[in-house]
Amino acid sequence: MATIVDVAHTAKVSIATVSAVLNGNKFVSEELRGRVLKAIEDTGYHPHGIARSLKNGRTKTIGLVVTDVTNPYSTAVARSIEDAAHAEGYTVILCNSDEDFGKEETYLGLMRTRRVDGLILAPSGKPEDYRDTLEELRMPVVLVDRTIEGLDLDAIVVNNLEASRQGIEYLLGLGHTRIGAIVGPQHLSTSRERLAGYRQALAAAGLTFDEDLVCHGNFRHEDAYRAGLGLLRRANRPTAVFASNNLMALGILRAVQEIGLRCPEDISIIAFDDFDGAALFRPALTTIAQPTTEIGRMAVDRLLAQLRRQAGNSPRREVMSATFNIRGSCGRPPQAAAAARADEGSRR
Amino acid sequence: MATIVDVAHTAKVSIATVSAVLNGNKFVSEELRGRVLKAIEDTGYHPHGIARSLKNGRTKTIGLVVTDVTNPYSTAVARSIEDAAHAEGYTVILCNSDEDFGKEETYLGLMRTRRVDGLILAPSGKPEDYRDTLEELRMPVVLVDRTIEGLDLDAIVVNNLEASRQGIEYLLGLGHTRIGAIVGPQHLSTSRERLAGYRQALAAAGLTFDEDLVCHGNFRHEDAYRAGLGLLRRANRPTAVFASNNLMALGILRAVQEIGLRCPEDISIIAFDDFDGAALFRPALTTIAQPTTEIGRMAVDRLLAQLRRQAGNSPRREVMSATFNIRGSCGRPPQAAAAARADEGSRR
DNA sequence: TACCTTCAGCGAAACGTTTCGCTAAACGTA
DNA sequence: TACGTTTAGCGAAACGTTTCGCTGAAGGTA
Repeated sequence: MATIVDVAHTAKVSIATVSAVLNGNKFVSEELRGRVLKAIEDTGYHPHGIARSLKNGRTKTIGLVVTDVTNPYSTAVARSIEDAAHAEGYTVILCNSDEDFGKEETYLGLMRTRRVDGLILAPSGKPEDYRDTLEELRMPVVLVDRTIEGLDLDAIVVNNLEASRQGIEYLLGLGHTRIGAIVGPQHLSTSRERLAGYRQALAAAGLTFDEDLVCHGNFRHEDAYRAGLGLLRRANRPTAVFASNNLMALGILRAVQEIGLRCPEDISIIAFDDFDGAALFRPALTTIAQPTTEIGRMAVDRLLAQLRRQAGNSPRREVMSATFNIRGSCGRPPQAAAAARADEGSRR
Repeated sequence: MATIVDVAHTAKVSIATVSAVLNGNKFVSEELRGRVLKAIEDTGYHPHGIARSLKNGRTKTIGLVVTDVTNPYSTAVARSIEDAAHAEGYTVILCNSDEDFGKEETYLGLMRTRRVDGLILAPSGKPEDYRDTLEELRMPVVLVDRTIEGLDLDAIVVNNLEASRQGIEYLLGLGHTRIGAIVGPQHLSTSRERLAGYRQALAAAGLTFDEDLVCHGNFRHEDAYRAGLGLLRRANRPTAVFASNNLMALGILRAVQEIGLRCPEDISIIAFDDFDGAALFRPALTTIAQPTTEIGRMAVDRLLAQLRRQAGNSPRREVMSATFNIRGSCGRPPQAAAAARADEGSRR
């Protein structure tokens, strides 16, 4: 491989001059610039990013640790991050923690070794896991999707509590009083907030919170499927279910179909996180959609702000708004629907 | 940041000795090893991967260029590649070409600058685009999903022709004779092969190929949706549609729902590429599934083989087998179904 | 003419590693 | 004792850049 030395040699100039031409940060006469450009062409020289990084002390790389690239929410955010980063000249290294803090830690170590300039992280551990882990990395960090209690870091999240409260209120408005919830691990801010929204909505409606209606899972398809089976096979099953993320929604849906319930006639379903096929289910799934593109863009923005050590740079929590997509998967609860029909019949 | 020099200094040994301890490739006495380990602890030293890469001439990084991380097929493969690569000590840099060759080229250049050790690529350009592009990179390359005609490179693909032929044969067996196809850009091997499978199946059944039944799209949701609308609003519309990938399947499905056709009663649908929700559609989508995990693993295997310059290393095309998932989205064509019902009625 | 200023271009150090080849101590053998 | 052999540990070069500070020519001014 041709190096800058070869270029300098064939152009009969110094290495410093070639560097000046390459970086365009110093005045070089037209004549020499021409010779250098030609020499670059002739030698087939391509800059050595590694050597450059070593000298400059920055890699123009950002590390992205998500919990699962297979989850459409994660990919959508990752996609947006990659685009935004690339537009600013940064490359992205992508890793999956699989909701496993051990794995996450390994990857964080890797990021340090690779000397990424900054990190965008969807943390999967408990707050105490991060006591000094992140401090010790000594690099700009932006959290995404989830915050870590007690750590003052930039974080891009969504208004989980309000959004899920709104969803539950919608179900309550339809007449549901027994609403099941499939929620994620409670050490994650996201899971806690979504459950809190559920509780607030119930409380506001004067309903008592029934622990039995809440199933705890791991944000995965399989867990929610099993939880759903358990929940829906009960004698006194709920008339609606709130799924705390997209994968869990799929699990619940599978349980519904397997048991042979009709949606929304027998059971209403509402899910946090939208995804590409959600509108195409029969009935189309009612969802709470996160603004994934904006989340990704904002995460990169905040990270770059840290990298540039800009003013007004104290860590802050950026709360984006989720959108509520009412589609077809929620209806009135069976008794209420029957009553309404009877009512309508009597009026005729 | 502490460097190896600081470690050497506090351990009162030479830099070379610290390096020897770190890499474990030379004998170091227990005493010195102990002192070095302690010094590493005390100084909080973490190896500098960039400096290491510069010296070693390899980055332990592989570049992955896919067409769209948002496509579940791509993510599944990417996921598998990342896992396999990580298990071998490699890190993955992920980029999206968006089916845009210009963008792809930019990313390939970036990969060269970053000095990735090897490349896994889902090419989006025409064969002639790659005449010397890939040669010039002078690094191990493995193609994935698509091959490039005329270039002798490792490639991991699926038996597209046979798989789609099998799908079409299935539809023919159900009695369909007017089968629509939504296919991708014909400069891609994948698209061509899938269309060829369609044609072969028709030919074998003695049906003439009708160009009007084939819509050309861009492997994207939107294109297929519009194409689907056009196809299904015709007076003499097909009784079945073959979608050439998962995103196109979603597009077609949307068109079907919008027009208000029932599936499978009015229209049968079969799609290349499986995805997480496919079984949960109502009716569940019949699909041709690619072994994404194996594809990813194999891609990394072949790349590592090239990196190790192993024997038996001539480039080869690895053809994996797709699986046919018969679910509920295909039925008999409307007339045939009516005839069958009549037939059954007369026999009673 | 003599001196000062400007500035294009260059030489060399530095970034943090790995590794080659050397030194000198320790040991075995005659 | 004298010599050769082994080997733990070290010094220094090298990887390919960027950049600081220097040189010397050119131009301006008195």
